[in-house]
This record gives sequence, structure tokens and C-alpha cells, in this order.
Amino acid sequence: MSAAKRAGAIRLSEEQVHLIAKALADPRRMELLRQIGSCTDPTQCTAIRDCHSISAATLSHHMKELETAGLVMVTREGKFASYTLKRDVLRAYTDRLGTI
Amino acid sequence: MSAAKRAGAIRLSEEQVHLIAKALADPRRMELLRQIGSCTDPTQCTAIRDCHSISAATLSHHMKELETAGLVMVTREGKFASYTLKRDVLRAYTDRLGTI
DNA sequence: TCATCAATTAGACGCTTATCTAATTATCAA
DNA sequence: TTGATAATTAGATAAGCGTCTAATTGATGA
Repeated sequence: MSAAKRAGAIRLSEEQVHLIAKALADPRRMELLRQIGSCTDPTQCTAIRDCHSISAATLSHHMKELETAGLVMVTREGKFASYTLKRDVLRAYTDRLGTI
Repeated sequence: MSAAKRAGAIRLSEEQVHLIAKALADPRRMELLRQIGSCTDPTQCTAIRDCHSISAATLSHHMKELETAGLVMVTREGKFASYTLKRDVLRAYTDRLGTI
């Protein structure tokens, strides 16, 4: 476990808070995030596609938004991509909201 | 204290989750919410205006978004409006994110 | 009553974004 | 090598949103 996760010490910039809030504001991305988060193992991109009526291009766009926000980590093997929820970042976001 | 607050039993609909996420996705509304939340007493609308370079119309629009999302409660006295953060709703939202 | 002030509403403008198809890049297997 | 497949990128389109000014509504006080 990383030091950040152990200590709960992730400090989000205001910019990242904004990116996360925007990422969560789209219902489709919320679904994607839930699916990715429903399993601790990396979720394959193709598996995600199979569960949603969505074009590959649109899915790619959404995954990039989630990645840019820091909410998911992507791992690539050959031509396949898989995604993992970064729970520590999501937690840092909810913690931040709690300080309001 | 209401039963909902006491029990932490607020159940947000998917629709409200979406409204809250959208409400939080705008930096200006985030600022407004922080200001309102910084005091337990209701925050006067005019006091908010004094702190932001914003037109009355735009402020009114943002406050309506926050109210529609259920994040603030509005109280009116004569021609004045005041806002209070609904912490239980915000808490319900962060709790929901935590279930992802 | 009437002028003033707080707030909302109406309408317009420009920017952002969600979505698609088509084209491209990269990988794998026959 | 070549054809098929996974994913990304480019470009277009339509809808949504933040912002403003102007007009309106509603309350206050002289």
C-alpha cells in the first residue's frame, strides 16, 4: 500500500477537485465508475463495452475523463486496456466535500 | 434534529445524486456552497453578492441550482433571502460516493 | 402613492461537452 | 505479410450551461 493510502494523506488540488466533480457529473461516467469499482481486479475495456450501449469512441472519451480526473488507473497489455478505480482519490474527494 | 439527520437515513434518488453532482461541478457554486457552509446561521443573499463579482441574475441562477439539488435551504423575510447548507444531504451524497 | 431596492425571470450569446461516424494506430494470429 | 481486432483520434453536430443585460415582481419606506 502506498504511503498516501496508508496515511490518508492525498492532497487534491483545487483543479483536481474540479476535474473530479465534472467527471462525476455525467450519469454514464458514474455507471462506468461503479462497474469498475465493483471489482478489485482491473476491469477490461471490452468487458465494459459489452455492458453499455455506447460507441468505442465515446467510451474512450469517458475513460480519458476519468483518468484525467485521477479516478481510475489504466493498465495496458498488448491491444487491451484495463481500468482500476483509485479509491484513495475518490476518498480524498469525499473527505474534501466533508470539510465544506 | 430531524429523524433523517439523527439516523443518517437520507436516501437520495439517482436523480438527486445527479443533480448534486452537477451542482458541485461548477467552481462558482462550490465557492458559494463553501461560504454558506462556513456559518451555521443562514447566509444572506446580499452578503453573498458582496463577496463575489457576479450579477444578481447569475447568483440567483446558481442558488436555484443548489436549491434544486437539495444542497441548500432558502428562507425568506420580506424581500431578503437567506441560505443554509443542508449538511445531511451533502453527507448522504458523500456516503453514496463511498459505496462505489 | 411612488420611488427604491432585493430578487427572479426572460432572452440572448458563446463556450463546453456528449455523442456519433470515419479514419488511424497498434497488436495479434493465421 | 496480411487480415482482423482493440483502442484512440479527428471532425461534426446537437444539446447543455454559465453569463450577461433588460424587464419584471414583490416589499419597504418616505
